[in-house]
Amino acid sequence: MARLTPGELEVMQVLWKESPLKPAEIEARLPRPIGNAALRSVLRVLLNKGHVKRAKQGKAYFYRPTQPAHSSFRQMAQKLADVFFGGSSLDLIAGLIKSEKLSDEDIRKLQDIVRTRNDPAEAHPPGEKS
Amino acid sequence: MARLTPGELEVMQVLWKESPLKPAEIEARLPRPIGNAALRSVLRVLLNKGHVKRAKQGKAYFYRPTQPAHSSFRQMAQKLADVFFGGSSLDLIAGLIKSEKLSDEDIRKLQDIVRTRNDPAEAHPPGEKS
DNA sequence: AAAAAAGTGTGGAAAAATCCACACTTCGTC
DNA sequence: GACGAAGTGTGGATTTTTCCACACTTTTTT
Repeated sequence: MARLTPGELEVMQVLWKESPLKPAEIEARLPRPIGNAALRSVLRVLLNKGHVKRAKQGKAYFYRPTQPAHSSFRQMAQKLADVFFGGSSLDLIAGLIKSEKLSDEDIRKLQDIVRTRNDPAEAHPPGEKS
Repeated sequence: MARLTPGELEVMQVLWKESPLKPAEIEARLPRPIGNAALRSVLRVLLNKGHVKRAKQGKAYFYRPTQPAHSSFRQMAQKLADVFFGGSSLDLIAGLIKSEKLSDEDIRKLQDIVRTRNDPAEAHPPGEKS
């Protein structure tokens, strides 16, 4: 499944948040102005590339992603790891922790996430805020 | 400074690892075949966009990035956070920790990284393996 | 100094991405 | 059934990306 161009990604971002949607609805949710016809051209390409599918309901087609956001996320994260960290996901995560601005609260949350990484069922202490 | 296309990114990836390099050297380090003239066209664009600069030495131009890898990395990471996590770097990191395959050893390393996040001078216990 | 080797400059072809105009179709409603 | 509103299909125009051919320049070698 071919790579997403910037314009295609904008549309997928909308559909991953909410779908199915018809063209006019997608257009209304895009953060920048684009014509209805231009948007439908992007959708046509996304359809050809297999990134979305559509179903007619009434007189309009409703579009939805064929793959969940998660799947594209992993693919793009892998690309980032490839380019900047020789493909190592661990180094990517480490690089982010070191370079992104994180509050003390964020650090605490991260510690918790890492700690429970291999035991998702781990219960949080009762009475905790988050 | 304009966005990097996929082809441009391939070249930048080489230059971030090692620079300055002349076109033939870059070409030799690219993972896929590309003609010398094609590569130089990409370099021309990168030059116009301001992503690389060059200096003549002997009869060849040597190219180097104008910005360190780190700066592009942060930009691309931010984009990823925008698309999939509403712009939250913390959620991006959390998402990676949850979705990437990490060994127990990796988890230990991560714990260490997070723990020393706000105190990079923190000394590791002597005699430690890593 | 001539030839060969190594590089460069540049115009533009080919394909992909982005955008739009315009004709046609479908649905509701008077 | 005729009309208007909402939607679709589609053929490009335009720009960007990717790639290459070819002529020219610079350096090295004989």
